[in-house]
Parts: sequence; structure tokens; C-alpha cells
Amino acid sequence: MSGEPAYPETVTTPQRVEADLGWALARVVRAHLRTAEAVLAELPGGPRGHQVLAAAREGRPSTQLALARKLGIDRTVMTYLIDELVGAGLVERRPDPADRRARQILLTGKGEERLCTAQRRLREAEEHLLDPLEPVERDQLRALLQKLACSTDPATPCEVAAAVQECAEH
Amino acid sequence: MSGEPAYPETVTTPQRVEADLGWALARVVRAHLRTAEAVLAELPGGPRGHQVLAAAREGRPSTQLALARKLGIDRTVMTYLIDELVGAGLVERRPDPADRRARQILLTGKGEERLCTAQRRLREAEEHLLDPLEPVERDQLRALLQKLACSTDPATPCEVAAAVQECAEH
DNA sequence: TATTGTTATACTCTATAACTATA
DNA sequence: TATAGTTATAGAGTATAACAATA
Repeated sequence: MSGEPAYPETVTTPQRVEADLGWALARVVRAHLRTAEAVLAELPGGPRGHQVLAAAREGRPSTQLALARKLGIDRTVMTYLIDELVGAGLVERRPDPADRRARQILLTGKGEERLCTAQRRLREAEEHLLDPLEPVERDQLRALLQKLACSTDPATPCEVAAAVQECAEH
Repeated sequence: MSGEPAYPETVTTPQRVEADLGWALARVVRAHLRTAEAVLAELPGGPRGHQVLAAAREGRPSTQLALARKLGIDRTVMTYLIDELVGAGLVERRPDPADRRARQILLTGKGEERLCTAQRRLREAEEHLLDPLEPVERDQLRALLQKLACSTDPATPCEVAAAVQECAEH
């Protein structure tokens, strides 16, 4: 180890936009969002509704705030989102027995059905989206993104802004 | 080849959100955006301004519309963005000699300087962001995203919506 | 007639703040 | 005093439409 950066050529060479991580990420996310919106058009809340359902199915029942944090959604938005899902009969709100301020979000039978078909369709559409990659590469990409996503700060943009401001005040 | 899906276990097993591609993408993009906004705070236009500069440096001079399409930015937004960059003296608008309706966007010397330092800082910050991954994995992720991004439809959401509507009308 | 760039307007989404009920 | 959830309002960002200049 000489202290030199690990990727001298990419650092010193003027980068094209195509080599920009932000550019590639934005482009892929846009494409994925388009796909997800098309596939999940009839699902209340669209792609975000789907994520709420998927998160609600896991392990012990989550509160709205826990879901909001996990999904990077503002808690005020989460209220509307869940209203929509409750209205469609896909989830239920239940007072948390351990903390009566909080509400647990539970998947209904209908919600579980809709989630299953949604995930099946989404999976197909995603494989289509990932067509330009080799099968092995698709798995690699999924795994790498998952690994990275699981170890990044889950905070919402507005929460970060608030924290920064708070920090600056002290 | 038996016609069966390549990843039966992931398709049939109920997915956790953490395994959701959309979830991981959104989370990584949010983290990257936070980083980029912090690092490029003084750059006019922020992360998008940076991308415009990077795209403007490549090859032959691009028109505003070409830049907009490449970066997935609406052309009306591109006007304001470039106004900002022109105001800061980082780019220049020049009538396209081949088509007098269009304007070529050219990087000034000052723009090139700012772009270089911005990219250096961004690169550092990104490596920090990618810390959870092994060095090899970071390269893999960059390469996979780049490959995928370069082969996806560059259209802007609103352009897609317009195209869909147009399609439905005929 | 179609396209590039511009501008103004309308709209959507999100953040902010204020409130309640609990802790 | 702090937190979970709700609601209303304000603000940022975006799309829509209309226009001028050119193809």
C-alpha cells in the first residue's frame, strides 16, 4: 500500500457522464419506476403501496413510523398511503398493545393476495428491465444493491435536513 | 434449457422488502443524492448542474435538448438550469451553426475547473458511500449500473406519458 | 407542419407546523 | 418533555400549454 488511490485511472481521467454513478443510478431508477408504475397501476398507492404491503408482511407487525423509516417515506405521507390501503381493504390499523400511541399495520387476506400477484408481475417486468445484463450479472446487481442498501442510513431527506439544522444550532 | 425460470427459489418464496429491487434502488439513490447535494452544495444547479457540465464536456457540443434527453431532465427545466450555469459563467450558449433554432452548450474554462474539483470531491464522497462494499464489488456495481443505464430508454417520465397517450389515440 | 427554446401557469408532491393522545 | 399519528397549509418541484423562431 503506497497510499495512492485504488483507481488512479478513473480519478485522473476526465469522466464522461456515462461513467458517473449518479447518472447511471438516476437512469436505472427512472426506468424501474416507469416499469413499476405501469405494472402496479391498479394497486392503491402504486409502487409505494406495494412496498408498504411487502414491509407489513415481514416478521412482527410494524408501526406506521417503523414502516416509514424502512421505506424512506415521510410519516405524514405514510398516513395518506395507509388510508388508501385501508380503504381498499388490503391492510388494517390496530392499536399497538405495547404503546397506545402507535398503530400496527397488518396485512389482510386480500392484501396478501394482491401482494403476491403484484410481486409476481413485478418480478417478470424487472427481468425484462434487466434484459441487457447476463443472468449472472442480474443476480450480482441485485445482491450488490441489496448489500449496499441494507448498510446505508435509512433516514428520509427531510429527517436528515432537520438533523443537520439541529446539529448546526448546537 | 427446460423453459423454467432461472431463479425459482426467489420467485416462489415470499419476498422481504430487503430483497426488493425497487426498495434497494430507492434507498441507494437517496443516499447518493444526499451525498451529492452536500458535496455539490456550492455548485449552481447542484447535482444536476454537475451532470450538465459533465455532459457538456463530452465530444462535440450538445444542444440543450440533447443534454436534456441524456440526463433525463425536462427541456423546460433545462432552460432554468442552463440560465443558472450561464449566470455563474460556467457554460456558454452558442447558436448551433447547423440549426439556428438550437443552442449549443459549451463549457468555459471556469466551468471546466469547477467540474474537475466537483468530480474529485464527488468521487471521494462516493467511495465513502460505497464503503460497505469490497473494492472489487464497488467496481462491479459501477460497471453493472453503467451497462444497464446505457441500454435503457433515456426518455423522461413526461415524454413517456405523452408517447403512451399518443399511442392510445391512434 | 414539426421542432428548439422560452415563458407563464397549473398541478403534484413534499415539507412544515400545529394539534391530539399517549408515554 | 418527548413521541406516534393526524391534519391543514405552504412551498418546491414538475408538467402543461402557449408562444416565437426556425426547419
